Amino acid sequence: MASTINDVGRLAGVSRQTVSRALNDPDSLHPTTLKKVMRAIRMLDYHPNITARNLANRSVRSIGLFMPFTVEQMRHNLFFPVISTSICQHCAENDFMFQLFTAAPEEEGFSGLFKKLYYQKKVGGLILALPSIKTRDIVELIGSRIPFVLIGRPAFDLELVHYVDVDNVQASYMATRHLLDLGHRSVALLSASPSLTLSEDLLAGFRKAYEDKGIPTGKAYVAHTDLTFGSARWEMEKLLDLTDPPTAVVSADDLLALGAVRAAEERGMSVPGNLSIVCATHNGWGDIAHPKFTYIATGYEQLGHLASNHMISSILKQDMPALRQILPVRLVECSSTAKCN
Amino acid sequence: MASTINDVGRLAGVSRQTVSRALNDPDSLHPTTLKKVMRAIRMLDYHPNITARNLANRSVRSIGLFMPFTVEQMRHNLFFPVISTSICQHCAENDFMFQLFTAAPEEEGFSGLFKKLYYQKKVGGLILALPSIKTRDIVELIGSRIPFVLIGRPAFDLELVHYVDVDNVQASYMATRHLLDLGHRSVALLSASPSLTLSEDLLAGFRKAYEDKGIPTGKAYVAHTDLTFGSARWEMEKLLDLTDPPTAVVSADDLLALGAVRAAEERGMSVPGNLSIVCATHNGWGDIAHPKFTYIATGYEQLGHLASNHMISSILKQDMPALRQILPVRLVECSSTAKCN
DNA sequence: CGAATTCATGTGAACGTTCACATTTAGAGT
DNA sequence: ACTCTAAATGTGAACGTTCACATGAATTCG
Repeated sequence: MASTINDVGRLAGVSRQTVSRALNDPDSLHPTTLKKVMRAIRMLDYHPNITARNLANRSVRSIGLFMPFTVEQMRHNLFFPVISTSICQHCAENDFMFQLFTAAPEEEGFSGLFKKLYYQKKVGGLILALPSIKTRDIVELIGSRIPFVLIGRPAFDLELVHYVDVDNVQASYMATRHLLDLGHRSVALLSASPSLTLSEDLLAGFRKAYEDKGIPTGKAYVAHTDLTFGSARWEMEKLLDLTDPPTAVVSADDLLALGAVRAAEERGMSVPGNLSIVCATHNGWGDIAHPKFTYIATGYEQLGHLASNHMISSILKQDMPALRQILPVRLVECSSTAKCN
Repeated sequence: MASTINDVGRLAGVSRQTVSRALNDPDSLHPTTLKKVMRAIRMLDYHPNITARNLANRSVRSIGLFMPFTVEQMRHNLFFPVISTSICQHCAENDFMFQLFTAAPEEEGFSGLFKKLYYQKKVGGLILALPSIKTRDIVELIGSRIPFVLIGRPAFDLELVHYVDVDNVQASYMATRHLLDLGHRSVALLSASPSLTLSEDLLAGFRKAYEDKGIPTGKAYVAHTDLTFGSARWEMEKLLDLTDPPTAVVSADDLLALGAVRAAEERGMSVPGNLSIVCATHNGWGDIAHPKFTYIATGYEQLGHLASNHMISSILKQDMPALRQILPVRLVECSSTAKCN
């Protein structure tokens, strides 16, 4: 059906290897021959069979992104489109395929699944965007010599783990600090599930800000959400119903911030009049907020870019320097924060 | 390095074909042999090389989703996570790979790119979620016998085109009708770019609702946006500044509706007090709206599911009935609509 | 009990490339 | 013109599977 390298060779009156060279190393061919071959390629509308090429090369020009979420969980996930699109574009530029996996983990953890994908040559390497990952999985992945990059700092600091992340500790610190500097003394942290590294980081920055200012943490609240609008709203409601409610909120992301605003508005409060809010991270949700959220700018697009760049490089060459990068963040002041009155 | 089917055979004391059978047709083997082979597979931690298998089978167990958007355009796209996750899960269930493509079209249209992906055996078929597609591209795709499914009805009705879409005409009709039934006589349609099929559909439903009610369309406004919050807000502002502004809005999706609400609120208007809003389609954005939007429920998840199901089936078997499906929609009444006063 | 039949396994070739090496052709240099 | 080297092209084998067929063992039946 489809034409092969042999058909092209026959038509051009050369051997199959010459056709192969025309594709992979044109300079090694006599210009006249090259022209003949190219003409034959066009005439037959020949396209090299990547499967055969991969087999002969023992190479897999493909990277996978693994994000274990259900459709329901993805429904409000604006992190995903940014990350996957940025990886996808980077792959396209390097003639790599980009595969997506959203499967839930098997009961024995992720590594079985990853090993399978890699050993079956379905992917040459993996980018893992996991809410959390077990040490055992990591150790096993490293042991299997599977190339992988984590998006999100792992909870432990193994020498050989490659990862990129935004500086969540610093983000939380800057957010909290900003509020404390405005005179707030009772700040609430709207965090994620306590088991996540993200939550640990946010908490660390939160505490450090209080510490650096020498303010007692007696009225520093920490609430945990499942990163949905509904849970943020609910947690915020509980906080506002306290006898001594917080006057400001640091929220893990801007979807949570929207939940917090809703809770405040329902109680007749206004932002930033009665409640100040800073988003410790920022994705698309905040763009529709009113008033505009003061937030910590975290270049999520960068994450995908760095991860795929590292992944592709380390698939092509063996020797890549370790990727263990925490991206800097910066405060962007908008109008959801005000001095504490 | 990695073990092959031959290694397994040698260890188990059988031929390579027997190992192959153990994997692909276990019943054809003597139970004792099967057990021996399985043990060897486990001992060697053998994983079949999918690349080699695909080559031998002349099969490509992989489908691609093509969505030509930039990172910036994806930033607020909640349609994408739902679609891609639902396709992805369906692929996983059928042991298919799922590849993502976000590249912009070449100047001569999409079909060159698609042909390349298909003839190179990178994908066995494509799901295309394009804002719009040229007839020439479609014709060329069909001519090339590339299996593909469109998500979104194409502007023309070629017999051989496979597609799924939600019933945008009906959605728009129901939304408009609902508002007219509530007594509104001046409804605005916040649509997309006029060149899109989506916009045509919305307009058709919008007009038909007026027609069916026998209401003159003198005060029926149509505004075009680029499907962003900002443009919806801006268009809505212009509408509200008219001497005879609309009392209700049908918005193409709920992100636009949020933009409309913002414009209204800025003018001291309230929803649904002074302005009623219905979303003709619904994705995640509306979930944070206050008041909750009355909307037309469109099962976007279904779209991905139907498309991938059809794609996978038609890659595996030749003879698939045509997929030309328009999914029904239904009105969900919430609190963004009120009687016209 | 021998031939016919079924069941179980093995063998060569093929899928479409590229690699390593062999061979041919062309381009000098004296 | 004649070797010597460099450039250009061709050939067999390999990548790891599966397919089509061949072979051999076990079962059935008259």
